[in-house]
Amino acid sequence: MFALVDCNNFFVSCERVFNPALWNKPVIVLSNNDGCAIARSSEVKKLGIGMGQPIFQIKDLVQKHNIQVYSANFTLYADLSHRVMETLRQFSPNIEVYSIDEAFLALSGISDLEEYGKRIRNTIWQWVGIPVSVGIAQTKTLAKAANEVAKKHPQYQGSLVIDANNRQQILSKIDVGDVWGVGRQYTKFLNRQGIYTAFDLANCDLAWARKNLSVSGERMVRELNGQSCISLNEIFLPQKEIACTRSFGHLMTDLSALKQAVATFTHRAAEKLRQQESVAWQVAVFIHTNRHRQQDWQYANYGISVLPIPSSYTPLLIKHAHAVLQRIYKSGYWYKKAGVILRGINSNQTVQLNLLTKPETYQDHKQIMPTMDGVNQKLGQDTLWLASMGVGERNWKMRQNHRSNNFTSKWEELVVVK
DNA sequence: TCTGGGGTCCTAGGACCC
DNA sequence: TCTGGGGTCCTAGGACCC
Repeated sequence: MFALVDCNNFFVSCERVFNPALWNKPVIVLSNNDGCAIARSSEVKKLGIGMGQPIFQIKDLVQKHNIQVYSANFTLYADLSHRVMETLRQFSPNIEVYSIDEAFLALSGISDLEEYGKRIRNTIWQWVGIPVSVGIAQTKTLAKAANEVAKKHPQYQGSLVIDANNRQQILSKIDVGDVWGVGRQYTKFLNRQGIYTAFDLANCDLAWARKNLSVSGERMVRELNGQSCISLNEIFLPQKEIACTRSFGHLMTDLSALKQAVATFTHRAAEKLRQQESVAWQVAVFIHTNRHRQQDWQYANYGISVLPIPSSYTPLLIKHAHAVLQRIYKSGYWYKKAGVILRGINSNQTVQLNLLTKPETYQDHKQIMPTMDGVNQKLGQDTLWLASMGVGERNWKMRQNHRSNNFTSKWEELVVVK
């Protein structure tokens, strides 16, 4: 048996934990650069504001309904996510943290699953202050489906178990597009074939699903019928790709400013790389202009640089990133966004050395970076940084005009009770 | 004025090997 | 008329997820 626990409007709920005045009020959390709505309270959803909707398009609604708007505060959200996950471990030793706001739990030997789901929900609410929905079923896909229904229909009070008795009835209520693994394109295709609900999909021919929706399609059909094909992934798997990409607060045209941004993104990505004890072979860089500004000349490009030996040494990675940038940069354009992606990631325990590179060089790298990471971890992000990231005003920095306090990570920003 | 960021998996096709 | 058979690795593009 699997349970899927999913936090409701997670980012909004996080803001509410430290600002209870926001309960029952319409609240929106914005994407980086204060661009789009990426989390909406139920009050906001009712107003018809969509996921990812640009905020400038809904200015009037925001004013009219006095919607509270926040910049994304990922430090806070990550911290609360951790609290939720730790609490969930009380309910099963086998847990897969699926995303910042979701986890799968393997359940066995529970006699009353209905009651167990409610208990999970109540405990998270009481201990962390975040409302969650719980779906329980024989497979992950069904647990997802149960969660979906539990969240949408108040009569289930946030928790639902799918079993052989109610499977058909529940699946018939779910749009096929809401099934885990069915996205925009597949929905269009399936609708054309006369398949509209999760139950329709469950009744598809396996070979047909395999042919038209690839192996993931066949798995979906099997899972919807109660045959578990996707197992619980409990162990930590290092990422195969690490990216840091940002839109700029202001359009930029200068190569030197872009170089600072790219150095900064490389630095962030390299920190993550070292954190998972990996090294990377390739540094990819892209830049592009603002596609929404049709009156501007448009340009976009990307390039890759391959390292002689895989590394996690920031200065070396920056050197390669800059070389790529130099190659793809064209003057005279207004750039809106840039990004750095590290690829070809391997464990730092099994580095393939290069015949032509002295091993000592590599040793140096091994010592400097952990020292820097250690200092930054202890004394705050960017206590130590590289000069190539820029020392003066960083005018490319993203906008973040409505951020809440770092209630859980900065002494100066703790909640004031009185 | 203004439109996010970060991932994974699968498949087809090309290059190459013997 | 008629040109083999069996593999691997890599990449790009498309689908999906949150």
